[in-house]
Amino acid sequence: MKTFIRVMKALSDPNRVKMMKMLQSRPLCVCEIKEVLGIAQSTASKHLKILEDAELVRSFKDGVWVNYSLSDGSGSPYSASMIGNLKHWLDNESEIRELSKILPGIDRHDIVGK
Amino acid sequence: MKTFIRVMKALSDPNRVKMMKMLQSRPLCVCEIKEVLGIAQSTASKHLKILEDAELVRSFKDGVWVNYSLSDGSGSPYSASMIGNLKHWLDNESEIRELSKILPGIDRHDIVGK
DNA sequence: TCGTTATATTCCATTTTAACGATATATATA
DNA sequence: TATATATATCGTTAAAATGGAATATAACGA
Repeated sequence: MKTFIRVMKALSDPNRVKMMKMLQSRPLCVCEIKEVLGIAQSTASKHLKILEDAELVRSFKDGVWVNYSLSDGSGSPYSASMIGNLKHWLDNESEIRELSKILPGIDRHDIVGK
Repeated sequence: MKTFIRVMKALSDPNRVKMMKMLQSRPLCVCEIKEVLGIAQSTASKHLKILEDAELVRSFKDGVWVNYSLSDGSGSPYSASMIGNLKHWLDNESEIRELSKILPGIDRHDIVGK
């Protein structure tokens, strides 16, 4: 039950759902994500931790950067199912389309530090 | 997006998830639900409203009673999908098994009013 | 019509969540 | 070693969610 609730809670926030949709395009670092969503770095980091705890996302370090990507779903049937569903859900939402428009122009090397 | 978030939020609370599982057995009135879960009537009523707003549940009046049952899923693809998944999810959880044990012995006519 | 019962709504207290700035940690580079 | 950068964590604040008691509403029955 706790595992299920954790997944539902993780997907109960618009910013976190947007992160999931962004990660469908490609792995992203925290700074790219906070840039696209226009939120503070600490906020982005915390959201990603919540997604990771729910096994919806995984991370691996690459030097200074931490790359986040969608989990393969092996963590739990709930996360697996939601990751799969989200692949086709919400694509027609304006908020999501907006992300797809911005994301290609984002490069971690071009982000002006705080 | 709002529709999706509403469904996720609705399923982010253990008592609401338990309600969904209980309603898989049969339609129930508020008093039966509050009795099984051991919560206040106002609390049960409020939770059911949240599930109904998310189109996970529907209700119809029968005299003094209001019967709640699972929605047919026509409300949104998100609610439909979650209703379907929950049919087989969580059945092995002790908290859910407990409900299945109590539920058959519950009858709205036998509930001692507050 | 009056009383009883089931449910919804309101009010209040408590807890949880989300956001940001500031700080700590870790890694690359000069 | 010293500096700069990316990320995580901490502290704080405001908003939202949760729970129960009390009250309002609606329908049945005497």
